[in-house]
Amino acid sequence: MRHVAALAGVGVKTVSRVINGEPNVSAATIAKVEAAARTLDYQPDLHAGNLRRADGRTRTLGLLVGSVDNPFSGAVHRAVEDAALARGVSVFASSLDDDPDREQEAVSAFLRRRVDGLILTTISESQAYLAPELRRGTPVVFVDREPAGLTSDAVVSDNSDGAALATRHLLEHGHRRIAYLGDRHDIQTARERHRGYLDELGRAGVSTRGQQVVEGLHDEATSRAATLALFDVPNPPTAIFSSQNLVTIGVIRALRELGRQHDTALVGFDDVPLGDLLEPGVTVVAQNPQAIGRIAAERVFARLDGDASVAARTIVPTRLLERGSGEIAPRAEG
Amino acid sequence: MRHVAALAGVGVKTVSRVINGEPNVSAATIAKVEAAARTLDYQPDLHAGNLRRADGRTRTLGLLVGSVDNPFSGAVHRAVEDAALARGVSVFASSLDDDPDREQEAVSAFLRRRVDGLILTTISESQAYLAPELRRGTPVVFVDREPAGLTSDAVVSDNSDGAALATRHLLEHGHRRIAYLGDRHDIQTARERHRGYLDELGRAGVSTRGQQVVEGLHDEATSRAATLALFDVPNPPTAIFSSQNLVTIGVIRALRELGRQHDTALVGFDDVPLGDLLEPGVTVVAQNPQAIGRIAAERVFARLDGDASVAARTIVPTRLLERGSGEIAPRAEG
DNA sequence: TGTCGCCTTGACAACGATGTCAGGGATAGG
DNA sequence: CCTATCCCTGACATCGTTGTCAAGGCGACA
Repeated sequence: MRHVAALAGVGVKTVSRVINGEPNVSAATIAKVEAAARTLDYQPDLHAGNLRRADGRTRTLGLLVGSVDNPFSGAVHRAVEDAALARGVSVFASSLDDDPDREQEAVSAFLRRRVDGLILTTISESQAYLAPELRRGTPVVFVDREPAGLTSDAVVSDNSDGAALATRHLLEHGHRRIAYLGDRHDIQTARERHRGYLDELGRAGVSTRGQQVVEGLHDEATSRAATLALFDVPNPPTAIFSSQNLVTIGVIRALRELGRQHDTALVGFDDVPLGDLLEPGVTVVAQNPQAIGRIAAERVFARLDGDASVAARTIVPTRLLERGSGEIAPRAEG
Repeated sequence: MRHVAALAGVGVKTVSRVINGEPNVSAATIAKVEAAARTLDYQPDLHAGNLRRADGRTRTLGLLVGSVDNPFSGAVHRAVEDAALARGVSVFASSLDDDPDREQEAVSAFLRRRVDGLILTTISESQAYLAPELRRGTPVVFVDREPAGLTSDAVVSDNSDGAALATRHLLEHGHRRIAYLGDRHDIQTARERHRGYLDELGRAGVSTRGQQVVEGLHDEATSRAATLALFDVPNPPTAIFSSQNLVTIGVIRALRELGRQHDTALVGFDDVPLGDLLEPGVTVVAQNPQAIGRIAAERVFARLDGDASVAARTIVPTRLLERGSGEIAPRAEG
């Protein structure tokens, strides 16, 4: 800026005025400054300005997701970005791989960079460590998973309800041996989905005792192996409820290998790419990551604009997409 | 930091020393400062430090991709993030939707935030506008697409070669009417793939005149419509080469609708999620987005570490994945 | 015991910008 | 012609941090 001022033959403050479009600068001066700025390819330093600026906003947002190459996370990210773009806000994204240590580090990295707000998919047991930051006025919105040890806005799917919906769908198609394949138990949504599954069995008066329940699955490989193991017992399940997209994919692979994709029902939680093009099509309880991301970003901006209402939990509905795999009838018993 | 200093009863510079782990601070002082910092939940302001720090690094990277919710972009993003994490660098990501105006805006937003380096999937006709920034010493690495009007590092797939590989594969399976479905002609990789396709037909002595070539496809919907139209002529193609992942998905949908997925060969450029689980499996020329992202990030960091060698183009090999759709024989002619 | 040198510490300027404020020129009104 | 007002402009302090430098305290060594 000093250089631009020198080249234009004006003071730095005048350059600042022109750059920021402040009033009361003569047309001739504006022209001189703009010419100088163009000549020097000047880009103002937003961070330096921020140091002094009244509102102290960096026009920056921090987003924490499972992994930026997971389709669910990607959709959330894109929705957040679109909302941010309209306000000239840039987005930092970080992948957690559901590792609590990475969460702490990433949040800390964001705070040191003075992001205006945080949108988080948490994995740590408690987010109480964010309380001071929240008090300081940084909006924090949780997506996909609800916070623990802290009260703040959250935008989530109805996990237990969605899981119950999936389970009911299988029950209605006559299944009584419905295996549950789930993610790690330290993930809140996984627990919720597990609960929804158990509750629905209970409501239907179906014993939860005889059901095969496998938790702790986190990727395609472990899920595939677990599915293969399901069929190593005398009375294998006639239906499977898989509680996460990567788990669902592992199940599909295993069923193909066993040649059982047409005689074992499957409903997944969270949509699977091209799920409608597989044979059979994959019946899923689909979430709405676009809406989740958009609403979360809107919450953050509303808070920044002064909305001081109490923290709210927004539930984004899930939807059952019947595509074939969930409508397979139970095998006739031997 | 003033507050921490006051609470600890020391000077600000001493706090700075403790925070940055500089030597020559007594153990007692370190303890006092750390206690005060913990009490106040102090997070140093990285940007303020940067203003004064000698190296002027923000430990920040800007990444421009087609869209953060495209699987190819997501994989690149994740690889860049992993490389950055190891160096304490945070990543800004922006989606372009292949819109040149958004490119300019996003780059400008990154530069105003003083990113240490840029990793770009460009869409603008010329990137000459980056020359001053490059001279200023900001490393710029192009991924997926090569720069025009500017010389800088690039990490790309061999597009024409991959397209030729796909075309040759179809020729070897006996096809002579091979339709080309491609992306917008203003995208450099699309032009390259188109060229590879034509060149290979030429090498095989197959006339390019009678082939159906459709360009300007950019999403599933337009691709699906274009595919349906291919079959509205007397002698429809017996094989299709689709030059991009979304285009490939549109083709698959259309072929299903027509019931021709088992009698029309298909090879796609760029992998499709779950492509191996479809029936038939989707034969593709797969790129390696993980390697592209990783190598690009390594180039940026090497430049930041002082590597001043001439700009290099790194070509990441493509790989033909035979899964069924590309190995379908031509229909017997009437 | 005096001097030297090391360790520890803080005062101060500076990074690149903006908020505040005051000064100077032009214009209008008395 | 003088003065009040408005417009335009730049000097200066400041944001939160780090680089520089000098000073004070203490132990070691002659």
